Amino acid sequence: MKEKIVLIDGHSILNRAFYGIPALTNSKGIYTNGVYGFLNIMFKLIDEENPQYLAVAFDTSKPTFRHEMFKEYKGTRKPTPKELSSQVPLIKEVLSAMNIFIISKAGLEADDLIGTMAEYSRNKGLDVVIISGDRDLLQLVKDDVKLRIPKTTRNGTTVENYYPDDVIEKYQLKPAQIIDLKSLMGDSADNIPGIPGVGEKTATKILLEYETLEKAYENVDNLKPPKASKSLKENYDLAVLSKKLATINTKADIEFDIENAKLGSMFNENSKEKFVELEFKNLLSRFSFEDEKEKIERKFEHIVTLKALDEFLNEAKKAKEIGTGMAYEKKLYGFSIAFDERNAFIEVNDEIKEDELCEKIKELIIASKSASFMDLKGILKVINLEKFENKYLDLSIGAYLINPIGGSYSYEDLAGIYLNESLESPKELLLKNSIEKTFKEDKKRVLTLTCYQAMTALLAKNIIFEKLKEMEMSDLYFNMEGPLIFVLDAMEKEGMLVKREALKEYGDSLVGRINQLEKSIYEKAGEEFNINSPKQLGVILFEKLQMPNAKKTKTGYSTSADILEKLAGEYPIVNEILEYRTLAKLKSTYADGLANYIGKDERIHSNFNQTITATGRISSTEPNLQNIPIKLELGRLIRKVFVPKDGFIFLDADYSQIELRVLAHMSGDETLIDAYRNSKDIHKATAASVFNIPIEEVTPLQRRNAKAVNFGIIYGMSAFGLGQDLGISNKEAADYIEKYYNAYPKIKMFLDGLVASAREKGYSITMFNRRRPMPELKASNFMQRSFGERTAKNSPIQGSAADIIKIAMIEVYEELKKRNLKSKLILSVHDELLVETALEEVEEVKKILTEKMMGAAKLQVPLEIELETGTNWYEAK
DNA sequence: TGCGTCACG
DNA sequence: ACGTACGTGACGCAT
Repeated sequence: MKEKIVLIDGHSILNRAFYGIPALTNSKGIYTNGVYGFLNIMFKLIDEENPQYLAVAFDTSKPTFRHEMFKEYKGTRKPTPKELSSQVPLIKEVLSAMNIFIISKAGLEADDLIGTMAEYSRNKGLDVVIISGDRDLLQLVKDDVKLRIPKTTRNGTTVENYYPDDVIEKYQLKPAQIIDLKSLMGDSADNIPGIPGVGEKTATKILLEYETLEKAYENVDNLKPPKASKSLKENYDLAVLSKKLATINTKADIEFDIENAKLGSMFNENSKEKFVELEFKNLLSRFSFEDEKEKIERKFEHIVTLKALDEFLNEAKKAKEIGTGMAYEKKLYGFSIAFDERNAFIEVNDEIKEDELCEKIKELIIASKSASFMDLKGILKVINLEKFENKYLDLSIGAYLINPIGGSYSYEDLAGIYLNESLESPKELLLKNSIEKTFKEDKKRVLTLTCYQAMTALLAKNIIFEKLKEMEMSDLYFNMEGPLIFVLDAMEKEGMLVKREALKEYGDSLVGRINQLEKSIYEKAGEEFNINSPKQLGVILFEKLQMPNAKKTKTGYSTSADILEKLAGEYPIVNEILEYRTLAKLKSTYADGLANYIGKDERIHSNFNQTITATGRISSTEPNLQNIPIKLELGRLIRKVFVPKDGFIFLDADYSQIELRVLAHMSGDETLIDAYRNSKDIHKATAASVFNIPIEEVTPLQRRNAKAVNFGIIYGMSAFGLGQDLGISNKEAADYIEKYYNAYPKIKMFLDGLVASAREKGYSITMFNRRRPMPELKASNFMQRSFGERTAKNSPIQGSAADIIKIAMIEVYEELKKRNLKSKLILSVHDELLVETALEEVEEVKKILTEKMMGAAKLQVPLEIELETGTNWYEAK
């Protein structure tokens, strides 16, 4: 069996990877997509080729011989974005850590290095495989030298393979003739000028007849077509130079000892560290965890009897700390508990009944000195812990605080990031089946899943909470997010009473009008089509009906409301479409959508997610109760079906302009602070300052514009965005903004300071130290960077407001509980709290809401709320 | 599964 | 010159 060497064209593969994979950064904002893609390609090919030797060649940053000679052609290359160039040293570091041989030499291009190494290796009797995206290298192909060109697409990597026959098949030419081909046709990417007027077709034809460039010149008068003949004659010097440039040097002066390229221990502590640092979770599985993992898994215990359970729990209670996992899906299948060296799955069965098990686990948790969870709120669904304790460590939330834009915080992600362990995900373990099915068919898989949770919870806890401490977010966890888990759990359990029949009637009431509109739209369009399909609708409006000002999206015409509204005056059909859209939305998302979530208790139990948003807000899903219509009357009517139970009433408390107040506080702007302290109409006051007129003279239009500006400030406004919103020109909008900043110079300073600070630190920060990493600020792409600047301004404001309402929620919840009131907090909508209030407790709860919400934070301006009561949610808002 | 659209703060 | 307000989730369509 012949030995084999793989030679990789470093820059070329990094380039392909970079452009083939969407932008990707680690949590520190370091760009990693090129490196990631490079490694994927490399691993794939190593797996396929199984070489004994491997070398990666890089161009030097200094200009090389060939480039130097043809500076003037360099203009045809796009400058390398710094997102890519920053990854060159990175990939070198990673390769070094993997003990992979890297070669580069001043004055030589990677081509020349590869050519020389290839020649050297085949002379030594090795098979050679070259990996590059550059077709220049085709000239090196021989029976024992294969060129492989990887292509990264969204469906993975495919590779084109070239032996001499393949080259002939594709180019009709032998590999060595590729040099002549390039000499004739040139290659702008490689700065080879070629012969003017000669392209691939002509060049191929010439070479098929005369074999080489030299022979072509011997017969230059006979060349066809005459145009090519003429051009060759006129450009002899260029041809010679081109050939020189196109020829890869296979005898370059390098010291290459093949033993240096011998593949060694790619997967070692050093490289593991690099992979962890770059957060290449998937690639970590390349490290030979298999043995280690099996060892761990063999130690997973499976408890099925009460006797074994009691023995185990007795030991667990002596432990310093425990980690927990749970298999729950509509019902409980079991818990896993990890401590010291033990990790057991306790199965719910005929002997170990659910209630009894929960009771015992609860005792254990209460008795423990430290208990960590992947998802404490989930555990609370089966185990009723009294209240938050500092020893309850929720790792998902901890990891979310460390990096709120990390996406997912499940055990396999955290084990990958914090433990360098590659664990199979639930999807993989359950083979995409339900827990119920897997539990029946292959119980071991459920055991493994749950024990992995417990293991990760136990082992990652110190790392995550040490890190939180370092980042000064311990208080945020222990005083805010931790206690909030119990508040959200309670809200989810309480749910919200919905009048099922009334909701159905509401939905039915829409149907008649929807059908009527549908019919009329078809009539006016002259055909039936799917109004819900933006694609079909676009064609009807902008092609068939020839409406003006068509704006395109990626997939077709834009038919969004703001576009249609501009056409509504002239085309009656557009108004009908807009109304149809409104009604269709109400029907599908709200009337029908919500009905699916009404439980047997006639209540809707939404999920409140604590680890989703980049800014610290809570999100609501299945269903989303934070986007129930209110702006339009017809939609708002839905709120009448949300009602308090018998003997109760809704109390709804709304922070008044909390974000602008936060801005006033954080910026310290006296004018704004003063306006709030004196309870001024803030938009009027803004208008007065901006237009430099007395407050009494502010017109409604001026107020409206000032209000939009105030919103804009919070969003990191651009002139364009404001203009769009107000329907005024870019210039007018820019003028408003300038006037605003002149009136409130401190706010401008403050916002600019936020951007500067975020750029320097790499993250933004709220009043309560909540972070948001901001890798976009370092992007070279204008769009991305501008987005970064806007979020740098918005996140501290939106995030601080979110912090404040979270505090208010905790305080309100705890006060209601402390006083043993029947009234319950059931919903929070960003700046609003809804309490289902017992009739006899109304005054008391009003007081609590007022006091706790206003007192949630001490700002330089008062925090004011608007409090309403109602026998349904419509009335209470 | 991604996109367009639209509901909310 | 870039193409634009910040943060979410659900639905229907088209691939």
